[in-house]
Amino acid sequence: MALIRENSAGYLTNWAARLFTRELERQLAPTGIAPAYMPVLFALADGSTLTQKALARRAAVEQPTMAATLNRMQRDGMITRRPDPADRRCALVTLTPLALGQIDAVERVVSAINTLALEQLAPGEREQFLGLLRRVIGVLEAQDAA
Amino acid sequence: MALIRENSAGYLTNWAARLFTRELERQLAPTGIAPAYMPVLFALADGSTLTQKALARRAAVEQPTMAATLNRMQRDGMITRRPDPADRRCALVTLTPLALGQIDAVERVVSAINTLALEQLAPGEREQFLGLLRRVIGVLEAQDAA
DNA sequence: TGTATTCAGATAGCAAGCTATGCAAATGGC
DNA sequence: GCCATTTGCATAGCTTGCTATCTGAATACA
Repeated sequence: MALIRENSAGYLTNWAARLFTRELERQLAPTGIAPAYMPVLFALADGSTLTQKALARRAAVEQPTMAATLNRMQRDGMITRRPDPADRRCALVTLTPLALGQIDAVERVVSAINTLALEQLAPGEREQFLGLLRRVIGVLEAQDAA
Repeated sequence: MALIRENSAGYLTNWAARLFTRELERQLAPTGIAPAYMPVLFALADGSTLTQKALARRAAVEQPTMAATLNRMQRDGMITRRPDPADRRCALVTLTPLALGQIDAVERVVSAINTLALEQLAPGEREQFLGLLRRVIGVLEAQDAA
């Protein structure tokens, strides 16, 4: 149990992620942006247009997950979908002015939370933490692909 | 975007947690134990009995989340609930022999995944990673409580 | 050209987290 | 002893992840 809670990389990572998400939801509330909207928001922040498939790949979620996220974003007035004239299977997704107007606020929130989370670490430790996370992710991604 | 994906502690932590969970689900499949069952399993592994409230506290989830988890565990034959004679509000939760019989296998899976995830880190880095995670968690828990 | 395959998206259904709310049992103050 | 508060649990309803499966459009090949 102490083994699990305190010494398990998986347990600690999962708990940290839940705490990050809670704080993110709290701070994003006034913007109308949900955590799952963020990858879409940043992918289309330059006013560009992508298909659902491309957005799913960038967000590293499965296609039905992205479809549901886009449905909620459309409901909330954050995106528009229009049919691709060149390929009638595709829907082209674009941010609305409402969503574009929240980008700065969202970036400030993300930055504030990351700063808060790392505030007890020395500057070198912050880079170290991110580096270790990237290496752990690398191993798990390789396993996931296999 | 590169800022978000590569340099955001929140993004990286969340992505790592999702990868951990995917691998855990995959490896736990033959045991019939879902990831959310694990805190309950370990809390009651010694054959003891706890209330739903106590289990929720240990797992650090809200009461309705634990209620739903216990419902699924009951459906899967992993726990029994019996009324507390001393306090008719409480249900006393105990693991079934079926669940008790999976504990060793679950511990092996947890251990294997943690070992895999950290296999590219030097022994000192592994301790460092867990320590940094604990410190980040500490800050976020304090913020969450506030 | 026509059929087989691949590809994009939709939909159904489940897991596991959350908040809000209701109810019945226990407790505490008067 | 009675009423108000607290406490434990259930339930409704939401988000966000997943897999499995269907459909219709595009493509490839024979």
